[in-house]
Amino acid sequence: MNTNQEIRVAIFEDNPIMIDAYRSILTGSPGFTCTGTFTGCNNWKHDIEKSNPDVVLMDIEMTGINGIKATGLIKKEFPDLKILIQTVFEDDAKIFEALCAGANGYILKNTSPVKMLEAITDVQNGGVAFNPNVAAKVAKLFQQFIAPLTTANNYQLTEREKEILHLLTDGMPMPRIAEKIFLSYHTVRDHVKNIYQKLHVASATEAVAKAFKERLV
Amino acid sequence: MNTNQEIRVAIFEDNPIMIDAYRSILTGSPGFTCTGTFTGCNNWKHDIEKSNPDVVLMDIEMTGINGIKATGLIKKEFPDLKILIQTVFEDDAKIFEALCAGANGYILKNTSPVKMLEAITDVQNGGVAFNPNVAAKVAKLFQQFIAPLTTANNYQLTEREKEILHLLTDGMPMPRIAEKIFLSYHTVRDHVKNIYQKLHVASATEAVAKAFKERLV
DNA sequence: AAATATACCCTACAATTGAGGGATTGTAAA
DNA sequence: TTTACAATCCCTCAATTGTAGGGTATATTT
Repeated sequence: MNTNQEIRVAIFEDNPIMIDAYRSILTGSPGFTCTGTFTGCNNWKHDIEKSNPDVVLMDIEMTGINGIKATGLIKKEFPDLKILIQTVFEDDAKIFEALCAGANGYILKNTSPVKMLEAITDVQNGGVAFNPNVAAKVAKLFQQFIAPLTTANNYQLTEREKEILHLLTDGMPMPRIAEKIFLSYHTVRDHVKNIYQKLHVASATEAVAKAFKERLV
Repeated sequence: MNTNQEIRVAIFEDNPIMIDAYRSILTGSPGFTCTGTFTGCNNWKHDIEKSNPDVVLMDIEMTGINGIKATGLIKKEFPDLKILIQTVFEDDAKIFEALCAGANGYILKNTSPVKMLEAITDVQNGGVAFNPNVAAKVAKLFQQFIAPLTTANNYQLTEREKEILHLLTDGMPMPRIAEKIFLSYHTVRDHVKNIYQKLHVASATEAVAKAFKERLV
């Protein structure tokens, strides 16, 4: 990031009309500079080093390296550079991938210029910018992935049983478990037997599988 | 949701000064109505039925039922009601819990009135509202929790090995696997041996555990 | 007082698994 | 063409696991 107060923005976008539009918005707004426009990501490293932006406006739908893949690559090389995905795509998969790639924001192409400049400022200040409906999808994804992970089914395992099941899920064989928790090997096996009964399984692998699938661990 | 164009907002907040501030903002802004203010969530069901809001402004730090727990309860009873968490807390855990509880937004108390009304409008329209720095935390949580789950480590398992690993993760013992995929018992064991080598593990439970932890299945 | 749940320990046997060894075939890369 | 590898099959031996019984001790509930 450079020191003066202008936010330096580079644009990766393969549609010349959009590039012109973005550049007009940026150059017409005090506090923003367009430091470069590029129609593809094949020379991303060179382009970024040359134009030295604070924020990159990244299109997804480009020939060659697509914007999401480029985001991942750029973030690996320039972790502090802010990347704002700007796209017409609004599907979960794209948003998901963009987030995983480390994007600092995801805004749609129908976003107003004012909102776009706001988003650029936000990401420049360390925030993350989502359109409200993109944010809704992020929240949905979050709930989809995380919520089921936290609704632990209850098989009424005792503390000991949970402890031993946990060690089993680490792949520890029963003799080792016995040593570790200072119990007789036989006792550990008793507990394992009880675990199998309560989980309705018949082997350690099954128990471990069930434990993971139903988030007991 | 009601049919006229006014957005009906109910406030749950235990600080009377904040209540007044919020109510002033709402009543002073065309398009918004404050339908009720409540200092706690103990009668949330009654309060919501009585005030019939489209959007609830929900404080977290309240005596009795806290705002996040209340959000979960309310969402279960009134799934379409939008809940906008408004709080001074900005820590990951709170944001995490709020998202899991089904909140439609999470904005900080230092948010400007304009932004607050914008957020209310956004959630009313089906969006989700985050402050940029909250969004940053959401993205971080996302990357922390989800990205590792999807970056399937590649241990260069062959198709056969993947197939057998998958059956192992179902808890199937090797003799059954052999029957199922019409292979000799010995062959299955050979494949399992190779899987152990590639995964750097020494038992079926370990392999299954690793498979789940690293999303190989 | 009896029943229940939990935790603990042990024996014995059969099945399964882990770790060696070795072999053949076909296919793809060097 | 040789090499490498995936995939298949086979064997042995020791360790681990699954199953079925036998117990004791303690705390809680009925």
